[in-house]
Amino acid sequence: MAKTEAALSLQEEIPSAKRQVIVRAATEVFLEFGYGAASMDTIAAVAGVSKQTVYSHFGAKDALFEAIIEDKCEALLTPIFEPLVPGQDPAGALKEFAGRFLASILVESSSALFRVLVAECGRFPELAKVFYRAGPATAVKNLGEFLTELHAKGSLSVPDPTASARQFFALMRGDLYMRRLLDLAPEPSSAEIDAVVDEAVSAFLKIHAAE
Amino acid sequence: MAKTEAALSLQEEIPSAKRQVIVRAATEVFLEFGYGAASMDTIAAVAGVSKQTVYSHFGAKDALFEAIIEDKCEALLTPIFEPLVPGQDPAGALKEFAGRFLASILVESSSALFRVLVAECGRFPELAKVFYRAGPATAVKNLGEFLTELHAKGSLSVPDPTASARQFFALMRGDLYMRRLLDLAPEPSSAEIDAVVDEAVSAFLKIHAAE
DNA sequence: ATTAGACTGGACCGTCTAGTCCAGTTTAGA
DNA sequence: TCTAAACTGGACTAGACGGTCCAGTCTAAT
Repeated sequence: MAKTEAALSLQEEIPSAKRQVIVRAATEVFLEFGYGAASMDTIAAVAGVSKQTVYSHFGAKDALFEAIIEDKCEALLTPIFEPLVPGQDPAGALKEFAGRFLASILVESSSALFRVLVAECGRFPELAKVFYRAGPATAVKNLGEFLTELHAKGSLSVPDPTASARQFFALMRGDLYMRRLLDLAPEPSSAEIDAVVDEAVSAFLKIHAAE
Repeated sequence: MAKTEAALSLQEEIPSAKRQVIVRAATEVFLEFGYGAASMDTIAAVAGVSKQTVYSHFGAKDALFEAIIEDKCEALLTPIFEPLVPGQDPAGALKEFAGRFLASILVESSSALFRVLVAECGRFPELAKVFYRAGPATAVKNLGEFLTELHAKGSLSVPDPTASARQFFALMRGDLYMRRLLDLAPEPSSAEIDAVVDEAVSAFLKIHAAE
């Protein structure tokens, strides 16, 4: 009885097992083939579910796509934004942050997500906005706040924290990032990531050294 | 007679009027809709040409796509690489170079090209390589040579010119670039470009100031 | 045992697309 | 004027895809 009530009241809130299976399969297929080349038959087959079940959970292809992209944005971008440990020295904290950020965005599932978003931003402009707000915009905001503190403490000179946060991210999106975007480079090792991080942080510190 | 011989010997080299019309139309359609959503009927219609003519010039859809993408890569990336005027001071030359570069890549046709390449790099890995070599790699090489000179002259400290060239381009691909990629921002005005250029060059000079 | 809702699996429809075919027309050189 | 090549326009094939439909099965609560 309690179960029934819960199921009724929460309605769509409880993701049925099937629904989760479909979401996982759709994510995999959409990220691999892109929106156009992914077929609903393939998704149903990969999910091991009948096509009708897919259509009764999500009404149409675009709805399913939007659902899984929004999911994926959240899942991929959340781990970056755990608050920076405040006790560290500026260089250490920046490296910590940069390392987490780069590892997250250079991973295949993340690159694939971004490729699909770039490909479909004409057809799904809302998704691009969702991604931008959840990703780059939030990252800039968080780092900006941290830079504000550093500036106040006098450990760095950061008169425009937002602009400098953007600059910091730009420094990290270098050649490796570009090659990942075009699928010309495999997922980097943590040593490769560390090298990029070190260079970016060292450059950033030179730009913003306290007088 | 001379004409005939030329036409025979050069064969495909002389782009017939029709061929150019088809290339232009295909470029427009592919860049607007992407590979999958662009139909050969649409391309023929936009070119004002029969479908058969399209197929007798380019045998298949993928061949046409490859042809126009390679064309576009060359056309868009060439103007950036006119040699830097050597007489200028470092800051002036860098700004000149950066301005040309940013204006080129932020223009709609260039962003559209990049979006399509990112979208299709799975299906056409060769195209991604062509683009990378013609674009980022060449740009880095050219700027790297210039930085080598500056380092030799002692006007800047650039011990690793290639890495620093990559860093310079990364500094320019900031928030504006990201928003252009996702089609969240319109083509920037030259004032907006100048602002980005100034910030990037000023940061670069701080990083590489001669001791 | 009954019943309701989720699910299956496969047939089915309409539409769209790449690519072919062909009969007739235009173009331009000999 | 003759001829060969380029071009037209539209019909056509064959297959894929989004989406619907439906007869029947499974599960679990009453």
